[in-house]
Amino acid sequence: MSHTLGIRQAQKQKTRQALMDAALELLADQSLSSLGLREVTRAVGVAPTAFYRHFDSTADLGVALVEEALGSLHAVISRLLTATWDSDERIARTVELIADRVGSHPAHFRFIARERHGGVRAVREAIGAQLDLFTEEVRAAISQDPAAEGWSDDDLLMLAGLYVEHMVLTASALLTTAPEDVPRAMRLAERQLRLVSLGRRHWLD
Amino acid sequence: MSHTLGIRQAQKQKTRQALMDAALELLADQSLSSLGLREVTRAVGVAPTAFYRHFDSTADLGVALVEEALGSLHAVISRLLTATWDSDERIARTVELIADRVGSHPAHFRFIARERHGGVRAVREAIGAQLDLFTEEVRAAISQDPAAEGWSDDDLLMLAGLYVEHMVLTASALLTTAPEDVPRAMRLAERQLRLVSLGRRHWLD
DNA sequence: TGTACATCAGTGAACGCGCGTTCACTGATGTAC
DNA sequence: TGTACATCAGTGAACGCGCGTTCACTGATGTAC
Repeated sequence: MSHTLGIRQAQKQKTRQALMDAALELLADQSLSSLGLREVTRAVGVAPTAFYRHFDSTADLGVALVEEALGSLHAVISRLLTATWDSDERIARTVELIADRVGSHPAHFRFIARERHGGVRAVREAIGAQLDLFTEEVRAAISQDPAAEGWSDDDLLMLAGLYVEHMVLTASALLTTAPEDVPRAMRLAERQLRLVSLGRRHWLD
Repeated sequence: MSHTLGIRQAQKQKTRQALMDAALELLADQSLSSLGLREVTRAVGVAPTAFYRHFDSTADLGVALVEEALGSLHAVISRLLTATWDSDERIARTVELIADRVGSHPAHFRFIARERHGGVRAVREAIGAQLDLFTEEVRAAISQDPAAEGWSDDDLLMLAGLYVEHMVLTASALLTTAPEDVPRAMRLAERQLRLVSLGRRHWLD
């Protein structure tokens, strides 16, 4: 069983999480570089000064949000990558997974899409580092595939980058898609992945 | 010869352009949603109130920047699309073109990458509309290609979307690439495009 | 179990500052005759 | 060409407001004995 925190630690965690949740909601219609510390504390219902017990700045809070948004995805994606499906099934499952996560955590994905090229360097770099990790994980996975025989490491990384970029792209497209158009957007993403798979199959021709 | 503006109009244009240039520079390390009107006028050396003679708000200025950044690209891209090169040459020229434009107008591309999913709705929508235009232009061009025989309109749009997304992606990747690594990044982009072209060639197999 | 002291998450007042917006203005440029 | 009036890009003072940060504080929780 897990270690139980003291009352004080538990309450602190709760406030910290409330600050992150409130910030994520406020970031629905603004960027991190314009998010105010007082806005966040007001939304939570604590004094402005309480903010400093948890974060140095809103940029610092942003870095924590990156971890929250992307940290848990590694396990999910690794499960996807090690399953033994044929190409079409893997594509369908991948797009489904993305649609599910975007549907259940839209604010997290909007945050990542918005801040990936946003105005706060520390956050941009944290997101870039996470995406690089995903790319490396995908590269390692596809290098195990028999279809990867004869591929250079560089080409594998190129393909992995294409896949990761396409995942990010699909997630952000789904965010701005009306619910009734989601199936259409998913099928579009699947066709794009199928085209890439075709290219992959003929790369060494 | 072109119509000559009066002295008053010419001076007004000059101030307007100075405001846009200053804003673009200030946006190097922040997002539009945190850009202040007074910051911009201070950088130009005019009174804060002068801003209102040109723009309703910084969001309004942002929309003008979108047009400045992307408007002139239509002609350039259309020239690229109508030239009759083989696949590899077209890919090389496309990547070269992107690298050239990013090199000569880095601030414009950074602005587009940053605000494409940024916190200001009007600007996001203006960028989205421009990218949709590019996608339609690419679709029209590739539908003329003999290789497009048998393709549905929907599949052509899918492929065009993939190309446009890849251009945006390449531009933003080049922005964060150290000068000495630019050739490597260009070659990476070329290989990705070549893989997509391979998939395209075998789409109807 | 009870007591005495230490810790520390959250408080609330205070600060100086830059913000966006209003308003009446000035003076160079434009226009009508 | 000269004159009298209209236009309007840019000015500068003023406003109320919310910001980030500091500081000494309070009182519940944690710890040592």
